[in-house]
Amino acid sequence: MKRTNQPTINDVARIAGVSKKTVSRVINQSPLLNADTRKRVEDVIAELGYVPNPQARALALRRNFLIGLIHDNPNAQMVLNVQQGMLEVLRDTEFELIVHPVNRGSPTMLADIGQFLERQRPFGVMILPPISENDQMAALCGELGVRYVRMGSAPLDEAPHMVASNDREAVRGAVEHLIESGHKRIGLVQGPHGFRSAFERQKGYEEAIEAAGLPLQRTLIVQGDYKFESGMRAAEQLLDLAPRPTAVFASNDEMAAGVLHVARQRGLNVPQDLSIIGFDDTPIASHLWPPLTTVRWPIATMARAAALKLVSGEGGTAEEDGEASLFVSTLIRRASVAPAAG
Amino acid sequence: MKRTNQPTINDVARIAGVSKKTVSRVINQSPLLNADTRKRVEDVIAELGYVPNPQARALALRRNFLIGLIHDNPNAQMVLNVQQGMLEVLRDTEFELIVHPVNRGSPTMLADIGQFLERQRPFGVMILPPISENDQMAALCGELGVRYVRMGSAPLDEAPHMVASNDREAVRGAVEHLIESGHKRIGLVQGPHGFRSAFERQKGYEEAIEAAGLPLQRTLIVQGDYKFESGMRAAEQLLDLAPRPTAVFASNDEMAAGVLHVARQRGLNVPQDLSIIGFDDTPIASHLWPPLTTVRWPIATMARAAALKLVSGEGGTAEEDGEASLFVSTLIRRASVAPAAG
DNA sequence: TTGTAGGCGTTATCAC
DNA sequence: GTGATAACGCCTACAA
Repeated sequence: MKRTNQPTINDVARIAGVSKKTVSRVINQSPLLNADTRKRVEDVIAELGYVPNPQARALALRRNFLIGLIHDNPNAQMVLNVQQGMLEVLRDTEFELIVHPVNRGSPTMLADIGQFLERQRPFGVMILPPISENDQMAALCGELGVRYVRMGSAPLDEAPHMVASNDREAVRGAVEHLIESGHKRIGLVQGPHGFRSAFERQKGYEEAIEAAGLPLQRTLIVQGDYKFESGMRAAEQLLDLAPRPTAVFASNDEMAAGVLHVARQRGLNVPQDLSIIGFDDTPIASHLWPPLTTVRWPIATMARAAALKLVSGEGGTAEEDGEASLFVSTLIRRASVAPAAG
Repeated sequence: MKRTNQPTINDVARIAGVSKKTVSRVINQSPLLNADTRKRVEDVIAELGYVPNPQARALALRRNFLIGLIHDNPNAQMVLNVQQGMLEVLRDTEFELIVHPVNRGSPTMLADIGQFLERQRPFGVMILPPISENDQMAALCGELGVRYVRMGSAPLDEAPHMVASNDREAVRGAVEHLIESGHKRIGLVQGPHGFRSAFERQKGYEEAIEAAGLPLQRTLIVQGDYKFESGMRAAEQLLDLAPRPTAVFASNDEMAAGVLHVARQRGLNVPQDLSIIGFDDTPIASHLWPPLTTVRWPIATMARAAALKLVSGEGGTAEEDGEASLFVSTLIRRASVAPAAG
């Protein structure tokens, strides 16, 4: 950044023949201002192309206009949808979005985040799952006085700090859909251990099975880690079973794609021989063959709500603070589910 | 952000019994400093947990430590890979990444970007394709004194402002691979009109066809727009041809997935009846069945190089400015290509 | 090697 | 309504 001769508030004040403070008042829409004066100042501002310096504002106001997005790359589409949702809200404000991925797994993760928060002192941060499930992180934000909103698969914080989807209910609905289609042996490809989303989705599966009076068989539940390959491994295991499950619910689309992949390799027809449901409704779901029945959760909507919570009240578009914090997911029915044979 | 009693440089100075300037020197690693004094100040800093305020620094230095990322959502995976690559470089610096998606199509796009640049005055910006192809944008950065690096499918700016892949060559290689496999009727699903990447990839296709002495048939070239559905439409058109093409090169993976999708619908076997090659090596490519042969370009590497160019010299890790600016893509051979039948 | 004075561009205080 | 004056936290002169 060179020495660009950007005009300052002083230039405006001098040329308009008023004091800095008056210009400041114009910028900040102070109501007690002579209309003439305001007009004059506004003209000068337009003429000079003056733009207030955010750094200086931040310094004087002892606060800045940065919203952080902290995540651990849960999946590209999700991160981007979140960014998009948040930016839709931020666009009309003076806030900017600064992204800060971290490395779950790293033992210094919490310290890293602490450093980030202390350095930048963002006005607020949005935390994506799975690290949003870490209560210490939330506590850290609290201590440092940084607003935060967590995104998760269940309400795990107070409403002002949370946007949650109800994964359990959504999965129950999905599995019920399979049951209604006549399936009795339904496999579950679980998400990784320790993830709240994985836990909730498993609970949803179990609730549906039990509510239908079907036996809950441990062999039908296989551990995955949300990655494609783990879906393949799980499928190997499930399809080796005798009798074979006639349907599989995978806790996310990637793993569902893995299941589909293996079914194909084995010469099975989907959905005739095996019905599959995924979760997330990532683009891959609709691009697979057959298109995947899956659960769509309203990520962008949740992100917008989160951004609104973060900037609401002081500083942002003074929106209702009572933004919804629980969002419902919907089952997207495509071609990967068929009635159970026999 | 509440009134947190974060210690300032003054607190440190007072407690350490030195002047602000001395503390400042410690922070900025000034060499001319008594070791004792330095030690004493450092101790106080550690004790207080003092962290310099970036806003104040930015103000005093008349520059900030923000790197912008401007894009128009070309595709989620790519944007995220870029973010990751850039952040790897930025992590060890005092720079932060601030993302700024824009809306190509919007008539006010250029104005929007101008506003963003004038408000934030980022130290530098990275511009992703396709908007990186817009020369006016680059000019705008130049005028405003904002460093910039463009990412593109061909060198369309001077080295310090460019990280480019050589799409033409990469595609030529891919199509040659098809030709070597015995294919003579090879379809092309083009990218959208006006995109440099689309143009380069088409040229690569044409060069390979011509170099092999094959006829360049206009009916084998179908327009797409980089989206899945357009790949499907293109496939419909290509597969209606008589005789049918035995192979298709699609200018990106999403369209290739669309082609695969339609081939399936028509009961064609891939790759026996139809070979397909895509471009990008997005996750979808390896998750499809059969896994897609495609061209991988080193996005993260390019992003790292770009970030290095942006922060190099003044302010950043004083790296060589002579970072590479042309990167080679490689053909990833998977299962969607087979020798031509007959 | 260290300190003093002044400025970066903005806002808050408190007079007029 | 408006304008001096003093912050905000840091850095660059220039002295000492």
